[in-house]
Amino acid sequence: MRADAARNRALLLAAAEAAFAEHGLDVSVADIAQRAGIGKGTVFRHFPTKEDLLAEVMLDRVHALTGTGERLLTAEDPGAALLEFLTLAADRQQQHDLSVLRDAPAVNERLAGARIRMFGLIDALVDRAREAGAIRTDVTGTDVALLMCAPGHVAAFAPHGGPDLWRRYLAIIFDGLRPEGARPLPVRAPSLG
Amino acid sequence: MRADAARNRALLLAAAEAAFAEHGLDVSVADIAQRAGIGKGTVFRHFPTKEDLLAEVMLDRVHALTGTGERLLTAEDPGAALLEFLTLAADRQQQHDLSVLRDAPAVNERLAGARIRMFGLIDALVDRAREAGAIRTDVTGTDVALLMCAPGHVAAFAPHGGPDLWRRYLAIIFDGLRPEGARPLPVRAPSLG
Amino acid sequence: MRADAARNRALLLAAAEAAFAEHGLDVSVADIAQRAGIGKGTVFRHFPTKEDLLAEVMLDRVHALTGTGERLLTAEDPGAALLEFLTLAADRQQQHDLSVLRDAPAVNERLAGARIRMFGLIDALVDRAREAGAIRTDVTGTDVALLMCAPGHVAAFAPHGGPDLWRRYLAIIFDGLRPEGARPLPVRAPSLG
Amino acid sequence: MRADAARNRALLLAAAEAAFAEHGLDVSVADIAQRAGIGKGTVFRHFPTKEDLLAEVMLDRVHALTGTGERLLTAEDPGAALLEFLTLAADRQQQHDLSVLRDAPAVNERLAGARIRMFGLIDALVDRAREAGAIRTDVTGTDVALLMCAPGHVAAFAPHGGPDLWRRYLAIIFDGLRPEGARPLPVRAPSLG
DNA sequence: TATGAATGAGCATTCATTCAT
DNA sequence: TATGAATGAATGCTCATTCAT
Repeated sequence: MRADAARNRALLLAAAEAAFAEHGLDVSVADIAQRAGIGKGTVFRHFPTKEDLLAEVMLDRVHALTGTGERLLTAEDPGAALLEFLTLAADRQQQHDLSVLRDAPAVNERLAGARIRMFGLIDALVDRAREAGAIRTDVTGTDVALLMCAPGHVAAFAPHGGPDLWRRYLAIIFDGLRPEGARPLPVRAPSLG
Repeated sequence: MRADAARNRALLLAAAEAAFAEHGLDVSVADIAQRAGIGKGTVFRHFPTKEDLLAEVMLDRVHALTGTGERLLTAEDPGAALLEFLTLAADRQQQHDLSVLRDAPAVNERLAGARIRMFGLIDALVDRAREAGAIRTDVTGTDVALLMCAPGHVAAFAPHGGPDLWRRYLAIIFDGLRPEGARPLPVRAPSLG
Repeated sequence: MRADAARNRALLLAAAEAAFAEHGLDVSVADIAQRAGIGKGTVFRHFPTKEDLLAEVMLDRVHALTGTGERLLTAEDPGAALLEFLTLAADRQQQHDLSVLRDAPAVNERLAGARIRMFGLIDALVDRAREAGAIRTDVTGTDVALLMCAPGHVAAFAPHGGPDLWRRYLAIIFDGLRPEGARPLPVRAPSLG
Repeated sequence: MRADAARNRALLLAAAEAAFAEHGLDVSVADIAQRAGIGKGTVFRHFPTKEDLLAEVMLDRVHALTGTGERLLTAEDPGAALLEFLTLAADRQQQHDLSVLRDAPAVNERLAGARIRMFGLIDALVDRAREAGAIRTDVTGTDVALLMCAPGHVAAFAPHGGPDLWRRYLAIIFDGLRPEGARPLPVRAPSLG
């Protein structure tokens, strides 16, 4: 890839990430292009559809998170490792949520694969934490995968919240996973098929 | 208001609530009008903009929730009362989230007022629960108001989740509020000004 | 239909007919709308896609032609009747050709039906003419249906041709159908499946 | 011109001819370039606009046809020679029509020149045939030049027609030129100015 | 010189909103 | 008053053409 094309691609992805984060999926491609300082047509040269651009943005997030998270599999304290992973996740996700992942399989094979890999990682982290007695026994990896975005989402509701507010809600939610005094959860855990 | 106008208004609000719930904010006014069995122009006669229509739908939800919730202020068990309120909230909210409320002041004075009233109620319920030792001491009403939508939002992520899945995540989050073994929360609680 | 809507629809169809005739299928909907003196959105209110608009234009042509042509089925002189039909066809078609009809079935059920009816008419006219000895025996209705547009198309080639030039080429082509001195045609006649 | 440039030019023209024939004038330059196995920029190095590329393709066709046709000027049977020329023309033109020639003067001086030369040839062939009594007296070279594309065009209408169907319509049209029993043509013959 | 990256005008289509009936 | 016709700005996307590498 030519140097200038690579530069434009990077500018584009950065602009897209910021734009999706600020305005959600409804930002126009034209806006993203302008933010990136490139022409509209250039966006489509790099990504054939807007959806593909979004998928790439998500893919980058998911890859980075999974890569970092996999190192936590060998951490000494499984409970702390899980919390660390959720902290990383919420930090990255602070800007915009992962809800696109729900429809990942329909969007893009690579994104679907990245999702599977990340969910596998989460399952492993949760299993280790459960076996170590750090979290309640009736919580599954899928539960945690679903809860993962909640801190950022909750914090986004607060109009005057600082950029670290999500830490507060992650603490509450993670406390909800602790085993002491936990009563059995209602409703069966979902699968992520 | 003439009888038929009132009837149309009711049809319209019901249709809008259902439509927003099913398809999010992107439903077209034309779809809503068709669902309601009225003309598109009639929608704009009742509400000058689509946003105003949405505000009214939210207003109804908030009013109903607040009305029911206020009866819980005199319940015997303040902890159970708070849980009951959150259950009511998540149940109603199961269909579509309250994120519009974040921008309520900019949208509509009445909606802003309803929000203030609901947040006052939540503050009171939380205060009672805290004083009764049912929840951790460092949680505020604002925290709970922000967390209120999380169960529905988290459950909406699960592609194969049943309609009651939110109960599972409400249980986890509510357990995160219990006082036993809770460590102090990081980051200051936000204000909702 | 409201009076103003009907007026706009008529303006639109007239503008579309003229525009398609002058510039082929590549005229933009915006151009057609401007020609008609209506807004772009109005075009799509009347016809959901550009293709549907084109189909309607064609449908009008085909209906008018078939309606007029069916009266010729009872004319005294079958050869003259066929020539008269081809004259009508070329006259109408002078402006733009019927090639859309080739793909009619894929476009629109009504258009497909109109095509079938017109081809039935042509078959009947040709059969009568053949039985009367007015045209060569090895020419089919399908041949004539295909040849029908040729005079207009040929005349359109001449940059300085007058508006009646097609008559000259219709005369030549019709003379090619006469039985006297005709040698058997090569290649089997096609079907119009 | 360097050898590789000449090779690219040849590849490009062959690809363009095939592409225009298959998909009409709407093929994109990118498609043509890919077919030719060269870069898009190279196309524009050889031909400043897409129209110029098309003109060159046409020029080749016209040159080849004229070159072959000029040998027919000395054939023994002038009527058979004209038919042979029209057969050659339709065969070449089977793939895509010569309608671009109508606007040749505006497009390209060389193309305009080629057209003049070809029309001169046609005039000569027609004159010989007329003098030999092989065709009706009131048909001009211009008439034949205009009719030349009709067989291919008519055959292209038939969705299920074989690749030789044009022969059938050439036979009919050529029969329309025969002198026996011909009635005088209406409308003056056009000039091709 | 050849390449393909970049560009932006142009296209069909949607939709909130206005307005004539 | 209720309707739905009309409107045009905005959107995702294509493509001939230009230009940096």
